[in-house]
Amino acid sequence: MASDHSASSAPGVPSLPPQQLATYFALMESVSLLQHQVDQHLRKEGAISYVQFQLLARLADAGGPLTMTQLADGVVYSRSGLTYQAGLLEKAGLITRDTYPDDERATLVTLTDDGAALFRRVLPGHIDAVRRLLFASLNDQDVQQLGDIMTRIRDQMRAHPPRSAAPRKRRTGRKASPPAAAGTD
Amino acid sequence: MASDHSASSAPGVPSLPPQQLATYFALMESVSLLQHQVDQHLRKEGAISYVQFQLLARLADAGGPLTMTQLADGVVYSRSGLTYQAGLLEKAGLITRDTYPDDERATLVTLTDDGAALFRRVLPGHIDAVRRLLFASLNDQDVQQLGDIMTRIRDQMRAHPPRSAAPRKRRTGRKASPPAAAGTD
DNA sequence: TATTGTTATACTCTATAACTATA
DNA sequence: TATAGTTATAGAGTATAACAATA
Repeated sequence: MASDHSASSAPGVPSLPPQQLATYFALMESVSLLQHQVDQHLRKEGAISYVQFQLLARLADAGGPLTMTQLADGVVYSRSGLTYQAGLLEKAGLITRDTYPDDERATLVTLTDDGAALFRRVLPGHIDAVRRLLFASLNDQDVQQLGDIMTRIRDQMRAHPPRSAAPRKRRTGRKASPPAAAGTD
Repeated sequence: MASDHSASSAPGVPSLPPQQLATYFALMESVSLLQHQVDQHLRKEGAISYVQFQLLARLADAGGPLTMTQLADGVVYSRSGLTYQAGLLEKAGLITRDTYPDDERATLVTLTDDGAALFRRVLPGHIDAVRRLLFASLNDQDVQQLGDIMTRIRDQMRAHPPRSAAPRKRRTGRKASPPAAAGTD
């Protein structure tokens, strides 16, 4: 991307300072590569996509059933998309779906033993890939700084839905708590 | 994702230190959101996808024609995928494809005036979104640090093709030079 | 023989809109 | 009426393998 290096070569044509531009590119390319490789690994090792892995991970992390809406948050951008993925996971025997007694509109998604087993099986390789690709060249301070910065960016984005955000999703009320904070509690 | 917070809760189950895990999540979620919103903007404003925008941007930045292979680098992960996207762009009149005289196996892709115009048209909004979403909460030092870190990560990944990397792409010989370095030269 | 690119094909994924059912 | 979720459907994107042509 680019041709927008000159701080203001043309009138009215906004640009980014070179430093920001380079940062933007490095960020997008890195994550694109990481996503792609991690996805490849998961498909090969577990016959699941990255999205599906994220859903299993959410369930594993929650330590219990979640409603569809809770499950969707941040992973999928449309309701039907989640229904589709959940359908695949259910067909594969990795989750079950049942009506939530307390609110019969809701669907309670539960990780099956097979689902949990699959998650445990692919996790080491996943972790390993992330460690090799993402963290291999960083020291503790780098990780700290990167985490701090990306957390700020994420919060900025969550708080900054574009002019016309998605219809209506995300209702469960995320506390914007760092995912790593929770235990298997 | 998770249930892998405990540094070593189970034997043989690798994990990541909480700090790394949180950083990983923040990074992936942020970029996912950014990609999604930027893609939305481009489709609305210019009826092109983010991938297509990246291809136009590469051509605009190059300041002249590129071969398919040069164009692909880093943006697309399969040859046929690029042919597909190039077909769309050509059909839309944004690029042309011709045989490269010096090597008749190659296809030379040229940005048309319409393509250049479209790129210029959507660029401001794109830049604006990146500025708002990505950089709004960062000061110069943050940008510097983030750029430094992500550049290292990108280089790490480029140098670290997974066990079984893609067949054979990427031949043009990237010098791993920061994208922002080049001008419209 | 290796490389560049295209085609055919099959599949995955996403999103919109219409719909059902419960609150 | 608003919310939770599903379904139908249609389109966009991706990847593999087979292919043609040039180096």
